[in-house]
Amino acid sequence: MPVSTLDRSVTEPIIRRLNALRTLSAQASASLEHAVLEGMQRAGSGEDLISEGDPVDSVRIVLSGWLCRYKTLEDGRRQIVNFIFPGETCDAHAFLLAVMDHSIATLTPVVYSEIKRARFETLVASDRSLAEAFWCETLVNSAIQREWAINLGRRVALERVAHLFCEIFERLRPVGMIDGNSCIMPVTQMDLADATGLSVVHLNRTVQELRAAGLIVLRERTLTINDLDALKDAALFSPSYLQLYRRK
Amino acid sequence: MPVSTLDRSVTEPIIRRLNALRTLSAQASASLEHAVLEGMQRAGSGEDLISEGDPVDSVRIVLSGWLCRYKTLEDGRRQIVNFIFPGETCDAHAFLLAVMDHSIATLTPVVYSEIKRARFETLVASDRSLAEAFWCETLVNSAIQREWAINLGRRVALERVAHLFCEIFERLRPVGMIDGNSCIMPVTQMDLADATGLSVVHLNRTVQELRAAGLIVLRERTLTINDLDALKDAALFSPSYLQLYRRK
DNA sequence: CCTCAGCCTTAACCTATGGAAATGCCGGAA
DNA sequence: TTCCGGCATTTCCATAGGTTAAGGCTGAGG
Repeated sequence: MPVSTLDRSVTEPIIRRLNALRTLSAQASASLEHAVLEGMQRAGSGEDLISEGDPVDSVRIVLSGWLCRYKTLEDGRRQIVNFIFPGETCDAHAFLLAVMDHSIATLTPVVYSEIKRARFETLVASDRSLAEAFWCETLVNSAIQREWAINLGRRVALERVAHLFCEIFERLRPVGMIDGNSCIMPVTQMDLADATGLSVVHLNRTVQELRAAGLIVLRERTLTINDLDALKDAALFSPSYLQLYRRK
Repeated sequence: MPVSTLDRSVTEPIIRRLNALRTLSAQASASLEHAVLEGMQRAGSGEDLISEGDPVDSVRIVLSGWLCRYKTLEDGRRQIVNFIFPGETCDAHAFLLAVMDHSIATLTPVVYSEIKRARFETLVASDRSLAEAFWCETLVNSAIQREWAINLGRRVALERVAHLFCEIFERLRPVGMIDGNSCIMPVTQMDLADATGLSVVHLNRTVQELRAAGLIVLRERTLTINDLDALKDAALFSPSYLQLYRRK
């Protein structure tokens, strides 16, 4: 089956994402595309793709939709520890460890590709820049995780929520998912609360405050950032941890 | 220069640590030891080994002493995002990204080995289990980072501090740095506060509370855990994220 | 059309945690 | 010995954020 134009557009996010980390040869892109198209899957909103404690034996690459990594405490408290956007990889290399230390859930309907471990290892063994790009993905994820630590530990609610909005915006940009100064925000305030370590009530209060300050508009599942620079200032946001600009 | 008995004891933590992640052949251990002994360095307490924004071109392996990864906000707020213990690696693979997204500082005098990128890449290219062990190190670090997110976002002060103590204890165990139910705790309460996202005052209050509950003794830079199971319960601590037990 | 569930919003109240400042302890330097 | 700086501790007060509960909106299903 030849890779059609339609297929191209399906795999565009992952190609764009990895290319932002390492320049991929046409050859590498083609074999990646091929592997991705083989394993296409769909999931509805609110499903767990994989749960804490599960063994891992494949890699999932997100083509459309939003997901989150989360952990829970025995009594039900939940913390979203990261989001996963189109073009990102759910668990690259996670098979090197025994079992998942966290769960991954869909926040919207999702299209993804599941690539078995052996297939994935063959794929990355065939091209060094591809292998490095996937590793960079993993490393950038670590860096994001660290930024979340300071977000949760040291920023106050307003800064924290503003920071999350800035980060989402800047992570969606390179995969072409923003539209002017707007992007979709398909998650509930409960999800945002769990991502920022706040209660829903206080998350709501904080969103009101950002609205009142004229920094954002958030309605009908769309986030509009009126003044990105002002929001970044309010958030003490500095995007270098996202590694949007590649090392020469 | 032959590897003497003394050298053996110096490199023991890193060998033990990596062996806990992947079984290393005698050959692999030997070449690792060799590389480590070539690059021995010392640093005093309170020094930055590398700072946010610095380019990375080597790997540092800690042989003795404690370090931390931290990030700061413009106004000086600081968050320790992880500790680094003997046997752990400061920045394995960090050279794949452009620059450091965080800083690494010593909390005590430290002995470490600095291995240049090219040397490191040759080393890991020579043995698959060695390469995998270093990658696992990085992945376990990510997992710890995620646990810290839920710690900071969803645990209350008492649970948070108890959790940190449990984690430190369980991370020191595999490298042989605990003594019965005690381990050294060479950091200030300010450091513990910055690691748990609390103010120093409240960190102190919380430590008092743990003492009053008879769970711990903390004095003269030594932590004694009277009842580890009780402390784990109080912390909602479950060690699986540390990947202490290897996949078959 | 009505009902119901999910989500957002607001209000009232309360407490966990932060902030500032003073005290005390201890070990090292002079 | 004395002084000093770093650290732990305590007290007092302020407040950010949690909890509980209720009301309203909207869209899907019957």
